[in-house]
Amino acid sequence: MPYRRTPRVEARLSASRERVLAAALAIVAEHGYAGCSVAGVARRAGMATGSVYRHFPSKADLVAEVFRTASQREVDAVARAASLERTAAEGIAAVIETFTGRALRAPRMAYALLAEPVDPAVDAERLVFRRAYAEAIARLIARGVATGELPGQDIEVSAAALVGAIGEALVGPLAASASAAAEAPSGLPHDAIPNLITFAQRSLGAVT
Amino acid sequence: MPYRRTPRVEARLSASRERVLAAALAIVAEHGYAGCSVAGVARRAGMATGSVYRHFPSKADLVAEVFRTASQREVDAVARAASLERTAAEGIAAVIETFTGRALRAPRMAYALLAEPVDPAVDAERLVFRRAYAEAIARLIARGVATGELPGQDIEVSAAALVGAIGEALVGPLAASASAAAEAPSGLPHDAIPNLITFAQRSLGAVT
DNA sequence: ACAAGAATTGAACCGCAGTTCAGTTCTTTA
DNA sequence: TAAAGAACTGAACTGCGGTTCAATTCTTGT
Repeated sequence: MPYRRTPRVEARLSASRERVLAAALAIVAEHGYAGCSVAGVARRAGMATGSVYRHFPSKADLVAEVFRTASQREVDAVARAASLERTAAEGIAAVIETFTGRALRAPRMAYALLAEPVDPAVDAERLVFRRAYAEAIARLIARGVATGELPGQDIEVSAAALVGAIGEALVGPLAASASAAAEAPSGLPHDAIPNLITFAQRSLGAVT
Repeated sequence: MPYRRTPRVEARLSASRERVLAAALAIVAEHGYAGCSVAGVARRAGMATGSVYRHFPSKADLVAEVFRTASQREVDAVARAASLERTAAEGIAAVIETFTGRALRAPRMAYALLAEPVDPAVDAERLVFRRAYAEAIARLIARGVATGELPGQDIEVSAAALVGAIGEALVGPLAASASAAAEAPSGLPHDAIPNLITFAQRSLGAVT
């Protein structure tokens, strides 16, 4: 019985899979889902179109995994920033600064994660993504309520609402700079971020 | 010179246009954009596929107008509800009740307006839609600040953030009930709406 | 009634990107 | 080195729905 899958091959296969994923991620980061075709991903990964299907059963699966990877990265960054702060008020400020800072530095990717049209299979991942944010914020709020810094409230509702509030403040500007080819990212008014922070702190009942 | 466009024909033409629009609106309300094909619209409007193109240069134009019509209706309902209330606190409560009430009564349409994937041409309309909401809420906040009921704040940021907050609280449940064929609309937890109202009022600095 | 021209029809067309697959190349074991 | 079988290739296939257009049916003014 010649040929049994050896560790060497296994390693090369999983390296190939990673290359596909990385290529797709890079393309989405640069051109969004709109610019992400299977042929393009394959070219960038240095392989034939058909080979992509050795690693992913369909484009939807590939894109969903791209989405998961990218969003996990974002959520981790935000959750980490929140956990470094002492009070809930400082925590929420750190969340907003981290979130908006990263989004403005990579507007095409942020638009892809937040709002770009995708097929329904991937849209489901978007809900997971938003939910993960909401959970990170919920932990923050729960801490604040426990220490008495924040008044009692429906933590799930507050967290979801804040996710929406933060996202919404960015979607307009991001959509604008995502359609415009390549431009200075910040179409955001000057004081928008500090004002958003104030809004968020007040919405949680933090006394500043 | 025989045949000059007579009022009679003109009337029939614009009636046809309306039939197309109404058919498309009905289909979107029932099955979302996903279920809205040109052939389907034509069938429902009682005409041939090609005739749709006598009234709209492309599907994107048709869908954009459907979107505009439907969203105008929603914005008007919310703005009207807000204007009937005396205080900003009551106004924002009315906005949330109206918005969520209508959305839960027509979840497929709400999902189509808020979150369903569409082609970029139509996505631009979505920004207009959200902006219109934000303007209605901004007026409400401005009134409250003017009367001293609300503290000074960045009205645009507060309004955009609230639009996001309200939308986000609904997107999860709506996405769930939009994919499930036809089910009882409310996947919303019991107290979510009053709690969202409390959140919104606190976020504006209303003393309740 | 008739000619001129518009509106309507619906089947055929088309473009596109995801997917497939027969042929080729590479890897492994004996 | 040879045979067995996997991995890889990329051109061809496919399905779908928006769009078109030659043929037909209506409408209008003389």
